[in-house]
Amino acid sequence: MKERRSNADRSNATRHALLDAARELFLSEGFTAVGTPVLVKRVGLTRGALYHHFADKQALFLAVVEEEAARIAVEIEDGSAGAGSSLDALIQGANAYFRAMEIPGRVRLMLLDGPAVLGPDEMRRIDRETGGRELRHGLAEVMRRDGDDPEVEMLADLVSAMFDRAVLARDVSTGPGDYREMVAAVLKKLVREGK
Amino acid sequence: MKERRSNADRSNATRHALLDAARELFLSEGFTAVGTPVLVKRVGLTRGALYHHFADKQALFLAVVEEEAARIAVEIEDGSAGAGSSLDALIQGANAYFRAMEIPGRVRLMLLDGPAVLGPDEMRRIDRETGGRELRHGLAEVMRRDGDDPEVEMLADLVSAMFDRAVLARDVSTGPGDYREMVAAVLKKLVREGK
DNA sequence: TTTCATACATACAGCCTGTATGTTAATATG
DNA sequence: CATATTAACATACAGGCTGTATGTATGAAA
Repeated sequence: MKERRSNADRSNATRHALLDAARELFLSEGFTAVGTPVLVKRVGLTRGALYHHFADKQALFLAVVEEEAARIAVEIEDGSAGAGSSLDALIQGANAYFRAMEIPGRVRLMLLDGPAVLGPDEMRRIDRETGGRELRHGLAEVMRRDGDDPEVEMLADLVSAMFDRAVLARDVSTGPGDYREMVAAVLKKLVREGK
Repeated sequence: MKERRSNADRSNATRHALLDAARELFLSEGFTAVGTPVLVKRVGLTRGALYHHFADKQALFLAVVEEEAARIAVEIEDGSAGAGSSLDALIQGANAYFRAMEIPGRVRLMLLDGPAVLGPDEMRRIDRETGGRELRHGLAEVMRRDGDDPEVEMLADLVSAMFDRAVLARDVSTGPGDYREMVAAVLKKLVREGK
């Protein structure tokens, strides 16, 4: 019997199928290592379908990274929700971020391939709209400053860089001990006073 | 008339010619964008020569990155030499690093392509042997701690992450104002007390 | 019902990487 | 000094991948 589906349904279905397969492969093998032939074969489609839905391989990758960033942001939000003080919310959010980045392949996807393939300004844009927002607001609250204060924004950026480096260091585990305590200590020192 | 050179001389000459061309191209176009055919054509050789001297494209890239890291380390050393206090040396070293990263293409080479292509552990190794050493020692001196203290090492790593993010932010200039002052302020806060 | 657009498949052209093989000149050996 | 061997490169080959152009069938629209 033949399936009879609307065009919109078909599009959405294959789009998501492609995205799911792409996510899985990019996570497990990295951007350059996964070729479009194997990608589409996994879904049972052809490269024609892929290039009909996405401009090129990079556009597909961008969609995957954006989706992953959104997931991570949700995990941070969930992890920091219901904290006592605003400083606690910050620390718990940081820990949630560390946990989120334990998902295999996420470090490479978000911190290595992403910046190299999409460029730092695109990654910054994505971060600002997802996980970075949490950090910025949390920091602003602790410091009793406005969230749009450029100084707060810069500080949030620098702090997020430390988070990422800590995550990276643990991922390869070739450095010294536990970065999380050190990050927490640094964080406390930084927000101790308003300026 | 025929040139008559020793094998060792020939090897060294072509090796450096390849490295120079690779450096120039990787700096101006990035790792993936430069193909080996155009690379060798620029030197007047063939791909055979390249693959005789380097295992693969990645090995050539590694050599370029290591060389560049060494250059940057020298520039930092020169920039921080002859500083008054040890804190001044730290600040001047940071400024020297910022200046060093103004060379076009260096940001992409060292902070984007490098980590993505060589991996974070390899980049960490290179950094430890070059620029990172300066920072670690400078930090240890300011804090009156031992340079091999793992806590100092971790802190140096985190601080270097902030430097890199600041450099990246300025490179794309899509963020808020001047990160250098913010980095300096953060640095002063961090080293204020021993622990 | 006919016309048009959408969703996909097929086929093609170009490029790149890594390897295998050939050639010439330098070096080692007897 | 003659010869054997190795090093330095060039040439040629075998995949593999990306992006585009073209073809086809099905849903939507007129």
